[in-house]
Amino acid sequence: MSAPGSRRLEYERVADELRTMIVTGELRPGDRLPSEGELTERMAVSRGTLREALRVLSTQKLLTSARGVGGGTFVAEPSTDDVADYLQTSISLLSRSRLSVGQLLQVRTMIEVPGAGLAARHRSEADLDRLAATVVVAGDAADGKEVDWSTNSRFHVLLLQATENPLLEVVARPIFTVMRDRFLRDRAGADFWRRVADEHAEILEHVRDGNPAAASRAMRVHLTALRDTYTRIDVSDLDAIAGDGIYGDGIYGDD
Amino acid sequence: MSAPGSRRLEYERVADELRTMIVTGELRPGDRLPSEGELTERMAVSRGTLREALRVLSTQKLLTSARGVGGGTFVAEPSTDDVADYLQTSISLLSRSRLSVGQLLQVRTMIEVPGAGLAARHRSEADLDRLAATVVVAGDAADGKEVDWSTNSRFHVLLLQATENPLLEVVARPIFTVMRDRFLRDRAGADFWRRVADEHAEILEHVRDGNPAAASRAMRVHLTALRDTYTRIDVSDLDAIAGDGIYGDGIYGDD
DNA sequence: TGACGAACAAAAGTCAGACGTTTAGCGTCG
DNA sequence: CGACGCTAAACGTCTGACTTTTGTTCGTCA
Repeated sequence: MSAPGSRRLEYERVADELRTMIVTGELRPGDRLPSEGELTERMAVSRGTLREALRVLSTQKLLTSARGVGGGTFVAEPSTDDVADYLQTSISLLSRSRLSVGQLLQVRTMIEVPGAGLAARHRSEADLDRLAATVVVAGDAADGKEVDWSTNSRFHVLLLQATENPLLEVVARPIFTVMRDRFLRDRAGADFWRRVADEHAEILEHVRDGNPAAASRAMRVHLTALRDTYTRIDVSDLDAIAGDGIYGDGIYGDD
Repeated sequence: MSAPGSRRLEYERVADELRTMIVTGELRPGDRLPSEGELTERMAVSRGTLREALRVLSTQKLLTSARGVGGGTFVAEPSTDDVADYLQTSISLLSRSRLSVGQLLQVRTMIEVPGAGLAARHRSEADLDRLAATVVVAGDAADGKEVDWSTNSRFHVLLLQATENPLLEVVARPIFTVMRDRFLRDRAGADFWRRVADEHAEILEHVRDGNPAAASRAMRVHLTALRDTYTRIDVSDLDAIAGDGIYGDGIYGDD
């Protein structure tokens, strides 16, 4: 069961010890660790080695450090944004060799189609206002205003936030950021963004009406249309998870 | 627009520089970086600071180090397992305060229900053999053999692997590992595992038959049953994304 | 001639101590 | 009463040395 690198390094041992104390709850968010001077004694390592261990944990957003009198090393709990940022970097690298744009869109579809339905059920007035702002701006595309990915991205993020399930944004946002960076370089013209704006408007309408079935259906149509913009798609697979009728009317009955 | 910590630390600057070179492709996987001695000169920092920067990147699985003559620091590309492991730790911590078990199960449902359908379409003979092994073992539960979470877990992981979309395992595996660790402590008896085994057997049957609709439906039933085992579930929301009829017959037509 | 083994060299890992930088609190002085 | 500056604590950085690991080289011996 020992990994090939069973020869443990000191900074790894220290990092593992501290991490265990954090994930088991022995150390709780906000707790202040002993100073580096004290930790070097307890862990029986030099300060340089100890700092490498602390660096591992702060990279994982499990610790934060502050200088000065009130400073020290504190236990933190990673935010959803932290996790999303890490995922974005990782998925970007994975997409180089192990992930196709079709696979990325597949997961997006799995999340965002039912996600649009959840948004329709949970959206607050504030959610609707923020969503409307991105769609209004997009509607002015013909007037020469700036309508680009950032507006599109904001709409999808806001919609996921309206679901009140933070995990959905954590998973989906990195995916469509990567899709833009890697597969949408200068391939989209004004026509594309105009159509996107129209489809967003329709989704928003159903979300405002509190009609999950229609919202999901409109999101499915939207993502299916996106499919034509991206390359190298396994069409049949996308149909399999987002095909006509899956999210049909009457599913989201009153409750 | 500058973050509160705009006061850049040296090790962060160095880490950012190297990371940029990696994500932009200037440094490619397998490339060997200059030795620490050379890097200290180029980056104009001491060796300790440089090593902290390298530790950040190796924590993110962007670099690996090896001692000895043939050793050095090499550019790596994170594996799906690396990303899944990180996600597991992060989601575990997020689930303490920001995520309910209902929200976790919600995302699992979004991924695994259509995932079962994909598995039914993509599964190889080897996939079927491996899946059958976990179900056979589970079927012997009455004989006193060990049937526990690890068997259950293996079935779900293998099913996701059969979809041939690596992202699905990356996203879903951390979630149900966290669900076990945080919400399933000693709450499941032999009856529970026996029922799980039966439901797995049915899912596998449909996957073997290449019937995506039936496989998805069986997975939906399975996850809905799990719902009764876990606590604090928002029932209406789970119905909304996995309710009766959503993944009904006739959806996954021949293609 | 071939195989074994010891010495070597390169690179990461660890240690020790010192100095620099940031920050809150406190006290003094105008 | 307020502003300035001193001070102590803690993290951040630097220097230089020693330790451990590991592939290579080269010499000895069968």
